[in-house]
Amino acid sequence: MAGFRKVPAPTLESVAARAGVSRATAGRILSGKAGRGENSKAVHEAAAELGYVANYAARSLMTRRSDAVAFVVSEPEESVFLDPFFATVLRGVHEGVAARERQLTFIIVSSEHDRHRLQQFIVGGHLDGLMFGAFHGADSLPDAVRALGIPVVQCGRPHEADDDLAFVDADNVGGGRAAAGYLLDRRAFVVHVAGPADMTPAQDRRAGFDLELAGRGLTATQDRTVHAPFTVQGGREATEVLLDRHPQLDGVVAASDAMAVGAIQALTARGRRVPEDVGVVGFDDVPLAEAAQPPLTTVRQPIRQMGREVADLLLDQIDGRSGPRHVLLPTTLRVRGSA
Amino acid sequence: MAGFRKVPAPTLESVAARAGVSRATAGRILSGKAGRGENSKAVHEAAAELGYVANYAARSLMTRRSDAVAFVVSEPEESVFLDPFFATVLRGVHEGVAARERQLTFIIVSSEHDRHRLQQFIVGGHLDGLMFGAFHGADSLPDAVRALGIPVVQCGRPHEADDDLAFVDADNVGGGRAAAGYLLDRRAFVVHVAGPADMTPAQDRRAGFDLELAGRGLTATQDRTVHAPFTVQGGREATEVLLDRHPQLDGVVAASDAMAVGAIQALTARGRRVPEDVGVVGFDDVPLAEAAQPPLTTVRQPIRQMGREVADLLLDQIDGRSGPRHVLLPTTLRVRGSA
DNA sequence: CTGAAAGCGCTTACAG
DNA sequence: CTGAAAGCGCTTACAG
Repeated sequence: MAGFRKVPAPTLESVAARAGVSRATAGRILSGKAGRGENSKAVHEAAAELGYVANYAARSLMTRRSDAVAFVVSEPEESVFLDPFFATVLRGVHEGVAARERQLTFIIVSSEHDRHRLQQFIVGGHLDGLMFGAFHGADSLPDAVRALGIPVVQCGRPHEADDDLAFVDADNVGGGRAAAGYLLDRRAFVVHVAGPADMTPAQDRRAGFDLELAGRGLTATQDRTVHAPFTVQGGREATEVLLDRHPQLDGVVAASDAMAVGAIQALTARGRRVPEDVGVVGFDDVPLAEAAQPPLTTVRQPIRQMGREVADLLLDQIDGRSGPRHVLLPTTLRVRGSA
Repeated sequence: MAGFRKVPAPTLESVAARAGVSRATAGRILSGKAGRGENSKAVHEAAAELGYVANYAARSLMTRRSDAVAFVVSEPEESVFLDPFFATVLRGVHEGVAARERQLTFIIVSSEHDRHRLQQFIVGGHLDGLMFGAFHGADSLPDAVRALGIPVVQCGRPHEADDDLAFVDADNVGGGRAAAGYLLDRRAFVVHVAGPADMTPAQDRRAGFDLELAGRGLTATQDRTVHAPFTVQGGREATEVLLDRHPQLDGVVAASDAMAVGAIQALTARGRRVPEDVGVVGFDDVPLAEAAQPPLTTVRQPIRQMGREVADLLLDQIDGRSGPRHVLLPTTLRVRGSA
């Protein structure tokens, strides 16, 4: 093989020489800091002819900017890429970052070593800001990063209330209420298949469910809720528990679409028809919801837009624009066949 | 809000001062270019106490390295993140890149403007190498990038034979043969639901199918193949065409698992049972294959490992190690319930 | 092994 | 608006 060598890129020096001006002048004109000088045209032409692009390392050394931001996930590597929620968030994030001409880097932190490397990476000046997309438990990483003095936005409400930590989330409480309300208007005994108790979206959806029941005078309903992982299997097993506990149930609010599919499996296995005997409402409105049999009535959260907002919030901070620190996007009930 | 300011990072200068040596010496010791000097310990301690990390922009300016590589997809943005194939490739790529301490950047090129920006980005020195993950049609982008003098690896066989362009692929020809052979051993009339004619994996799988038929003395079998998109719908529609054309068919080699699911839908709709009346073999072995009803007999390609190999091949080029330029990973038949 | 010095390519006060 | 000059933080021949 021939071996490779980077083609030497043209420098500001060479552009200046070709245009017959100083390096400083060429630099100012190309960065738009010199309005309408005599030399403007000559410099632009020289740059175009040479295919000049500023060397980013040199620029970064002066400006202390990298023009790169990272999306960090601290889930175990396995799940991230195949999770349709993250996949869609990422789409929005990419869109928002690209629209403002920054570079998106992708980082997975799954070990102590990874955490350490990320810190090194930041101290080294690689990143202007970070977005975090983890939901499990309380994570100290966002705070640790903020202590380094760089902007951070969290995707999803953080565990501890912290007015300084910017975040974007869907209105999970409202969504939980809407789902519960829809079923309570139509069914006699409604239960909740909740997500993991240590994840804020699960907590908020459950809070919405509880709120709606309480609003209708239903109290002491804790035994109507069972927590489980956000998966088909989790939904199936939680529903089995609830069926044993409340054989009369005829409405299920599931905390995710996958869980709703599991709930339908469990119900069907016990001879209950959906939606004839039991109404089931999902949450998220991922592709699975439409593909399910029957198609899922579900609470839609605008996942892609959440990604965009995360990117925008971060970039606003980096650029020193003031704006909201917390964004809560509305959720909406989509009625299909399952309830 | 308080506004933010980057915490000034410690410099080599400050480490040197604290250790009582020159900047040059400190730099050499920290980069391992000075073996066992008197000062070694003092410098390491000073660096640890200060939390020193080399400023990457300054380093990059000298070394002409960015220590970052990019995975580039030129599909329209929509499909990439949700495609389980790319999701899994990306997992492997991330793993391989992280293992060698580089940074992975993710780039989507969906317009002329995006292409231009990518070129700028490269000329600006942001990237040490690129991986391409597009399959549709002949794409000039990898060549354009290589012309800039930086290493490139393609994920999947490129359209034009080009010994200089490194690539990683699964043995699609072998997989196509295996699928056809398996069915031909058991069935009387086997057809092929092929992928898009302009995509190399589809071409190679079909070539394997044709080869196997020819090897058994079956000629003039072009009318046993119909091309369609790599989707459930594509598989369904192609199968309908084949059923009209060859009502006697009793074996289907599908070019993807999604297509196999579509084939099963079409067959079932026409009253054929799978696998009793017709055997169906998929390709890829994505999660869908196991979840399908019946579970798919399919040709497995080691997708994640492909990602790893792509990363390794690229990093080997960047590091100047010589090695294979083309890697073909074996495919294996997984027998489940559909054939 | 060590230090003084040059230089990577850019941006930015400082004078004019 | 323009130019000469300093400086960002590092690496790396060059002498010793």
